[in-house]
Amino acid sequence: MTDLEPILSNFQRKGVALSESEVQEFYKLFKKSYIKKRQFIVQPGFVNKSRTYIVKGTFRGYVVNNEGQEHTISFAMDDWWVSDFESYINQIPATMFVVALEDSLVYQIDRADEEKLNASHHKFETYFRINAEKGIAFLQKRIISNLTQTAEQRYEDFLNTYPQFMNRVPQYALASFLGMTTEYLSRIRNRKVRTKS
Amino acid sequence: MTDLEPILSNFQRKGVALSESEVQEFYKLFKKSYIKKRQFIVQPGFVNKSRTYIVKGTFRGYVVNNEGQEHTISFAMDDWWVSDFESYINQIPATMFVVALEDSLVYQIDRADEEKLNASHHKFETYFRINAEKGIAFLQKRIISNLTQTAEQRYEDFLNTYPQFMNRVPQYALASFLGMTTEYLSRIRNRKVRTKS
DNA sequence: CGAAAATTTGACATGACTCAACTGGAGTGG
DNA sequence: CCACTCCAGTTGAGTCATGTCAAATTTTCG
Repeated sequence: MTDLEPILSNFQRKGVALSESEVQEFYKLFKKSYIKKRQFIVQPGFVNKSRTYIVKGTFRGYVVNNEGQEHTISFAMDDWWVSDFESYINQIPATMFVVALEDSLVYQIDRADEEKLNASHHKFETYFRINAEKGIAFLQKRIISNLTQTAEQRYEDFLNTYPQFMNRVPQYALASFLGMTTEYLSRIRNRKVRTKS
Repeated sequence: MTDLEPILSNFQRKGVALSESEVQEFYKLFKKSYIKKRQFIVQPGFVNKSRTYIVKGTFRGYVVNNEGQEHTISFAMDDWWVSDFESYINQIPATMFVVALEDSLVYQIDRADEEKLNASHHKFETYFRINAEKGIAFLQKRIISNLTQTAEQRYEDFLNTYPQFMNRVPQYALASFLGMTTEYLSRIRNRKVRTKS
């Protein structure tokens, strides 16, 4: 039961308070699961069947292009949802990898079960609507940042906005998340250190 | 009544068929409006009060950074929704401009009315949930494209994916949408022409 | 038709990338 | 628990994609 606390309070923070019977419903459909570090929960070519809520842990979503370069599309940790959303929502083969960066505890629900839940319980649909809308606002911000800022500014921004990530994600992953090479990020960081002292 | 056809069929395509009484509800809350070319429907500093469905027309959303450079965040035309979603969803001041690129016909609903509709009519909430989810899949794709492709590839992609936009949006707006300067886009286009002949 | 805006072109500058070599630390196996 | 590997991170040198600035040209629209 304790494990559920975080996700229920996540519902509440989005203005959706579940009744006792709804919590029961939740239990039936969401499955608890432990994911080991380096384990993949999504791989290209396979449909991303379930939506994943992270109780505790860190994940990285990325694509690999024809030249073999990796590009980080998303990071996610405690209290976030993670998926290849294009694959999950449309139930088409994924283009992303999603991998655990540390041992993690998650809850997962299948798309089909989620649809059932949405249809039968208005509150769940409200939650997922709000969740998706917040997601859009979030992605819109990221696109603006990518279009308007230099590599260095994007790094600074990330530093200020997500300090909690800095020690939990490898630098090469962060570099490709910010749209630059590992080498270049390394230079930016050193430039800063030298300037400061 | 005829004007509503497009939006109702948009609902249907997302798997949401409205009953007669729901259509009535729709009428009460969505307001029809004509927007003149160059007219703004969203401006920085003001809350983006309403969600806008485009029956016929073209819009451009963009931000202006400190150096005065414009960056196009979104294009939208017939049968799309357009807003500064961060502002609309969270009801905070906008950072974007949204302007009509041609005389347009739209339907608009206020955030408060939309919330009422969602609470009272499950079907509307389903529609907006699906809509938001599709939006996320769409934005995720755009982020991947921005991170993994060169300026030229992004242009080619746009050309193939949205040929209908090519003659309806100015080139400087397209350039900034694709994350490059007008001059560079111009060179790409010319390179192509010369290579072909 | 004329002014203003959009697009093109040229010359030059630079942010960011590539490639290759080096360093250091974490993980692994004997 | 040491030795070895391997991978992440750093650094240097050279290059390239894309940006800047300014002027010329074309298009749009009052």
